[in-house]
Parts: sequence; structure tokens; C-alpha cells
Amino acid sequence: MARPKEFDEQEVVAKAVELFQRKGYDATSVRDLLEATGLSSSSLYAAFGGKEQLFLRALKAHAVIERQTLLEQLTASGGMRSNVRAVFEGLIHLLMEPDNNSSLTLRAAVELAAGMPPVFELLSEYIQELTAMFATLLEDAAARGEMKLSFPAADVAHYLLFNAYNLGMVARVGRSEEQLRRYADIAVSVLGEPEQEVAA
Amino acid sequence: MARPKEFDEQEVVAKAVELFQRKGYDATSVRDLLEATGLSSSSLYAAFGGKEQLFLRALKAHAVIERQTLLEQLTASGGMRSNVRAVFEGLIHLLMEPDNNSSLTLRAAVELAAGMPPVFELLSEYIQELTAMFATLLEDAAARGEMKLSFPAADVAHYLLFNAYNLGMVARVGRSEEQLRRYADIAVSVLGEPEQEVAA
DNA sequence: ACAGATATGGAACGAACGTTCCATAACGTG
DNA sequence: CACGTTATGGAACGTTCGTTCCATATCTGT
Repeated sequence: MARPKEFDEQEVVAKAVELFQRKGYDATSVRDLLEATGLSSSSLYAAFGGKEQLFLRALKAHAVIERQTLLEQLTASGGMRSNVRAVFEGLIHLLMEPDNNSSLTLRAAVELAAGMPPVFELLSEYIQELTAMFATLLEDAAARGEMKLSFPAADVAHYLLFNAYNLGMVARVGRSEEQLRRYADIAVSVLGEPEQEVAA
Repeated sequence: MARPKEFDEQEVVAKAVELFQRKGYDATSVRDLLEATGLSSSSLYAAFGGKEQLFLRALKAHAVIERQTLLEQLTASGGMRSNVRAVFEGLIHLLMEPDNNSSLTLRAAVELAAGMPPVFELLSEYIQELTAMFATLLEDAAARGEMKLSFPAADVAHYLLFNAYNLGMVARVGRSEEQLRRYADIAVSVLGEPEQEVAA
């Protein structure tokens, strides 16, 4: 071993996530990244290889956090239906903050998936993984009698997942919280209306 | 008057739409535009003012076509429910073509709406307009008894519109036509199941 | 304390960016 | 046919891009 790094790779990646998320890939320059992280170009290139590779690292790191957040929200106590609602509510809350940041996943998919094969690969697998996880939870809930699915669980999971991402696009062309909530209401309604306890 | 232009502004704008749609704003260079249109830089700058202003022209032109296409599809004979399906089917067809181009509206919203105020302005008004038009048609259909809406027509219109755009994002991370169709099926189901003629 | 190895800072690189400029060409008008 | 006006082609501008390079600093292992 020799001289140790003076920075924490994970912290650098986290900063990169933030920048790429806010400004996009093209609009974020290497110099922006250097300034935000305090690194010198040589350190960045030695540690990560270049802008594109750092972006891929950032995208992966973002995916890890996003997946974990989603899993936690969907496995909270309180029933699947309200957990799904919580996911959308959490998203709306995030989107209403100043410097409204929609998911880096959305940005990467729209901006880069077509032109950067590694991004396409990464996102494809990631989405498939999230969908599978989500679908399992929906199936379990249906088996428990919490809801009756009108479509295959995998399709519903895929649908709800993309509608969650889509909330980010909705937020970009109109910044009303009520509008986002009404959008989410309709999306969630694919799970069917909650069965009411009918008094006999 | 003096020397006439050697190009058709509308054709240039159409070419610009195609480029911006395929590669995005940042990734499309002025030189790309010059090469694609055959113009010289002086002509482009004299006629349009610059890259950003040409983009705005392109976005407006795209909006005109998109709006017209949507209106035609939604006012076709055959009932509102099948017209909505036709919109999604048409979109799926477009998205499955090689050099899959999702709507420039989607790209502009995700890439630029946050950082280019005129784009935000344009898209906000445009979406509002499309939503209002769509909502009116839904209300008419509901009044005709073609469907029963579980949510306000304006919200359903807004929801379906964004789900149509979202199909473009779905297509970017997975290129299966069946998956797009299943997504569309669920989205359209917000209109309720068609009432069946029940044999007495 | 010295040798080997790795990290750092920052200048520098060539390429590409959006834009400007100007001499020249091609028109409409008197 | 000449004049005013507008369009064209393309060189050139200053800036920024992502990346490379190298001298120097800082560590570990002996």
C-alpha cells in the first residue's frame, strides 16, 4: 500500500448522484463534479475512470437507495394498499421540495438509455428486479385477501412502478401538489376500492 | 424585398424536431442541425436566432402535430373507449419502430423544463390545453352513456395523457411490445370495463 | 531512513461547442 | 441596369468540454 485516498468514494458518488439528478448527464460537466467534490481531475480519473463511468457508479448507487426505500415502504406494517399509497405520498413530498428532483432513474431512462448501452442494461435489469419484488408483495397481499387484482400481479407491479416514476414527469410541467395527488389517486385505484366492512 | 430564402423554414423545423427528438437537446449540436438541413450557420442564425430558439420552434411544431393527431384519434368514429385504445395502440406502434422515438414532449419535460423557463411555460400551457380537450371528450362520452367515470373527467384526462407519454419511458428500458400493451391495458382500464350486453 | 507505490494539484491538450463576422451572391425595385 | 436589401458560405472566435500528464506529496513496508 501507499498513500491513502483523501476522500471517501461513496461520498463522491453521492455528490455525483445529486448533480446528475439535478442537471442531467450532459449538463453536468466534469468541472462541476470536481468543484462539488473537491477532488482534482487526476484523483477523479484515477478513482473512477471518467465521467461516464462515474455516472454509472452514481446510477447504481441511486438504484440501491431507491430499491431499499421502496422495499421499506412496501413492507411497512399497515397493509399493502396503504403501503402503496405511502410510496406515492413520499414521492409527492419529495417532488414538492424546492429544486424538485425526480428520480435519477427517470432522467437516465429518458436521456441516456437509448444512447448509452450500459445505462440501458443497468436500468432494464433494475426495473425487472423492482417489478419482481413488487409483484411478489402484491401477490402476497392478494393471497391474504387484502385486495383483488384485476390484472396479473407482475403487470400491476410494472404499471405502478412506472406510474411512480411518471409522477416525476408530471411534476415537471405543473407544480401543483393537488394535481400530483389526484394523479396518484387514480394510479393506485388499479388495486381496486378497499372492501368496506358492511354493517349487517 | 431582396434575395429570397433558399430553404423552407417549416422543413428546417421539421428536421430539427427529428434530431432533437432522437438525440435530445444537449446532444444535438448546431453543426448536426446544419448538416441535416443543409443550411449554413449564418442562415440558421438569421432565420431562427440560435439553437435554443430553434428548439422552441421545434417544440411548438411538434406540439401542433401531436395535438392534431390526438384530436383526430379521439374524435374518430367508434366510441371514446376504443378511440382511447387507438391512441395507445398508435403510440405502441410508433415506439416499436427502429430508432424508437418517444415524444419530444417527454424529452423536453424531463431534460429541460426545469432549466429552461420558456420550455416549462410552453409545456405547461400545452398540457393544460390537451387535458382540457381530452376532458371534454370524456365528459361527452360519459354523458352519452359510453362509460362511467370514477374520477373527475379532467383528472382522468390528465392521467391518461401522462400515461400515454409514460409509454415512451416504458419503451426505453424494455423493448417488448407485449409489455407496452399490458401497460396500456391497465391504463385504459381506468375508464371502467365495457358494459356487456347481458342476455336476458 | 530509504525505497516503492499510490494520490494529489493543476497546467495543458486537442476537440467540440454555440456564435459572430464579412465578403460575396442573388434577388426585387426604380 | 444599377441600387438597396437580404441570404449564403465558411472562416474564425472565445469558451468549455472531457481527458492526459507530470512533478510533487504522502503513505506503507523494510
